[in-house]
Amino acid sequence: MEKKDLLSHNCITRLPLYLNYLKSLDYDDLTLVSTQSIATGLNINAEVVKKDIAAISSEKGMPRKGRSVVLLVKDLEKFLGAGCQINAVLIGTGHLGKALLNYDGFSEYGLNIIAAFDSDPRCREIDVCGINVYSMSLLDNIIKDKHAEIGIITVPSHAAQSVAEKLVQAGIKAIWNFAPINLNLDPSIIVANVNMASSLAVLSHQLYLNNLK
Amino acid sequence: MEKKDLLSHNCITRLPLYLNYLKSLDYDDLTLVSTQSIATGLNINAEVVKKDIAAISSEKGMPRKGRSVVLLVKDLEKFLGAGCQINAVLIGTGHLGKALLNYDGFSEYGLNIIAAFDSDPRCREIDVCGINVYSMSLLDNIIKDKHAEIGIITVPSHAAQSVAEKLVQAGIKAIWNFAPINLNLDPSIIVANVNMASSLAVLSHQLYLNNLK
DNA sequence: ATTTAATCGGTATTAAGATACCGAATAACT
DNA sequence: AGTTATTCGGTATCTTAATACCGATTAAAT
Repeated sequence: MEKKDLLSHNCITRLPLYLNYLKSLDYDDLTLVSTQSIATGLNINAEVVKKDIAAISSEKGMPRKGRSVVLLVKDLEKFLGAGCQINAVLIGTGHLGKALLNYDGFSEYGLNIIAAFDSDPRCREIDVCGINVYSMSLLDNIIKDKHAEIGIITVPSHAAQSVAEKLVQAGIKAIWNFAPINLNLDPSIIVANVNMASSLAVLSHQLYLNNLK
Repeated sequence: MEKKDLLSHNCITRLPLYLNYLKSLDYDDLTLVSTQSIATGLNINAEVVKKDIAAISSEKGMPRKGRSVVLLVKDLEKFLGAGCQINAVLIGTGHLGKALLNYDGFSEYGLNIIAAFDSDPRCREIDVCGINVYSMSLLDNIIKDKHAEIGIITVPSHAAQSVAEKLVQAGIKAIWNFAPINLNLDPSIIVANVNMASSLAVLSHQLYLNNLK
């Protein structure tokens, strides 16, 4: 039975914002929150928030009161995978790769980077934040041994496709791709792209337009 | 005269992919490329590529031949702001901030990080990649002196709003926000958000759904 | 107890982007 | 020279997400 993406891509994108906002509140077991207040607090359209929260909330909101913050946080965390820990490996220990290894915020979402890899032997000396950097030849073994499910690609774009294929062969189920290319893989593999250049492009294009007028 | 975003957000997001792909080709002044071949090369829907390229291309494509790669690269670079250099400042020299300072790929898009700032005095010892890290008290002066137009926010989310406001007061026109919150600023300020957590959320949610069936 | 105000959940409308289609143009082939 | 194949550019359709609307519900106020 095909359990389709119940939630739209954009909706899932907003969920971390809600979670982050709720956690920033000073709340206890009894604190309630309305979708309206979330919307104003986050500066997002109220209707959107209402829809999103309704989609992921296990409890029904109480008119004139709202929802329990504690329960809502739990629901959000469940959808964002904070419940179960997922093991990940990272390929490419350049600046971006190192930044991600150092970043401690991912554990909040259940992401556990258990090993890093780099083709350059010089990079293997490092032990970033307690995470070992291994040779690419060990990729397959370590992924299978540690049951890693996510591969994080932070290699240059020309190497990304071949790295992705190696990851898939080793049994990786999902890829978080930071290289500015579209990976060509079996549709069953889940791919999420983060393209800094794309984001920057939007910015400078807008700036360019504004400077025109 | 309001020169509206002629190009859709999604379209602008794809432009860097095209540029990156074209540059990866081994081409000279005479090399031609068709939108079809770009589409297959990048694994993107051909119709989408056709529309995007038609929107930004200054020349008309020749049936059965395609377009000059050189000219297409020029057009793309123009839209992505590679032509004019824009000065930027970065606030928050944590791991992510450092990664961005070290990243050399931005100059390709005309982005020039001319200074970094951090509220923590310990961070100011560093001189990352030739970029000085200053005290926040110097923010206003340096932005005005160097005519910085873009502010890059890589501080924790609780500090992001106040930093953004300081940037706006100093005359910053656009903000590249890496903190996982929606900034509440004057609509005239251009804001582009990069939210790693959101991207990760999509991934782990999909993975979660797949593990169900 | 009644009224009031605010919230929820569902439905309807609108806007936008992705996709498909079709005629025109032209280089390559016979 | 005529035919064929391929690509372009414009139009039309379809799908999806954002937005607006409306009735139902219920806590708080009178």
